[in-house]
Amino acid sequence: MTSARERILDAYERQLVELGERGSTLDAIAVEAGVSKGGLLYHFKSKDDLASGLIARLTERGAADLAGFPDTAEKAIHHFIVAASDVDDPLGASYLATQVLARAGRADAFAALQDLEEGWYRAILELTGDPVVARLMQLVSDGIYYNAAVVPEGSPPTASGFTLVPLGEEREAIIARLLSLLPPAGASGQRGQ
Amino acid sequence: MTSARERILDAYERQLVELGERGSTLDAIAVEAGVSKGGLLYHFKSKDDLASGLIARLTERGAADLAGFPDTAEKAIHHFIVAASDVDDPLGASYLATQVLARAGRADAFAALQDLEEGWYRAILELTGDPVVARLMQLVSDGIYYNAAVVPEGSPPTASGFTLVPLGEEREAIIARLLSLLPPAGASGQRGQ
DNA sequence: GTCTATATTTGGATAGAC
DNA sequence: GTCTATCCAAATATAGAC
Repeated sequence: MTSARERILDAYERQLVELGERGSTLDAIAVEAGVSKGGLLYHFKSKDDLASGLIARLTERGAADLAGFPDTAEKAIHHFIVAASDVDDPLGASYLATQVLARAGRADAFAALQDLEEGWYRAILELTGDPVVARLMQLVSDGIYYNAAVVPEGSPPTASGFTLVPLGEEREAIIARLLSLLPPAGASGQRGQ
Repeated sequence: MTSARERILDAYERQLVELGERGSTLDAIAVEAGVSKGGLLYHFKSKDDLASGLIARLTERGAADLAGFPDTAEKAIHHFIVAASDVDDPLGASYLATQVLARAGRADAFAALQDLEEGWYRAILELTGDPVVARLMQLVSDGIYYNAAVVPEGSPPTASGFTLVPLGEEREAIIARLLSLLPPAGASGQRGQ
């Protein structure tokens, strides 16, 4: 069994995304983590402290992701877009949960997100040499994250088949189109602008 | 002075975006709207009812936007991206506030957003004839909205000059690049894929 | 390190005067 | 149509036993 501390953070993370900041009560978190409220408050003195722990973990995970970032534009874009649409990996989970905290008004959550975004932006910029492409990449990935964050678990498409989160083949088509924006050295496309 | 009902909705909208769902208390809303808590609860029987009113207003404003949607791909994309980055217009404000409600777990808020997204997606698809471009457009605009929603008021760029929301010239460059993805009939670009 | 109380605070909602 | 006063529930936090 993983440490109680980690289990508490995991439970909080999950509840932030699924229930929002409002729904993530100390009681519910404690139950899901398999400890009592008192036990929880031994590891984190207050709810504020709990949030700080979550944000710190995002920062660690983000640094690890950036440290292992791909070294070509093609691979980077692929990694970037795929990672954005994979809510299951730990970094994605931390990212989404921190988004919720940021929107609830926590300044340090916002700062952590901004730092991460900047790191990714700079990494893509360095690889592509094109600030507009880098910004587009950032916005598309934010768009995917946003959709993932808003869509409730297992949400069905609308009656007419529309779905918010792009999956499978559509995702690959999007990546291909983004790659087509790259300068000549790129694998598959012409250029625009 | 506008009607108390509208003032209450405006105040609630603003507080949702700036303080989050948690921070938007009936007390604070009443104060900002210039009524008492009792007065507020005369217009909306419960907080739930207040949220419903907000969502209904988004749906009205969204329908109006779609009704006046541009009739060419170029104009549509421009309108779409510019509108997404203008948080001051009433539709944008309603959209952002409803996002907060959706993330707090309100199913009807999510449904209203999804309907709107679908309407926009279909409008762009019809004008461009390209589902990948339409999806990219949707994601970029979501990305912009997301950034606008997370960024606190008057937030400064990082020390190194990075800023989350693309403004001014950068926004125009992004629009131009997106337009370059359009098929031959488009104004300025070649195509990819 | 984890538990069971219990205290404190806050926010949503009601009742009834004006 | 708006206000004040009050009630009630929920959530955070504390105290202290085990």
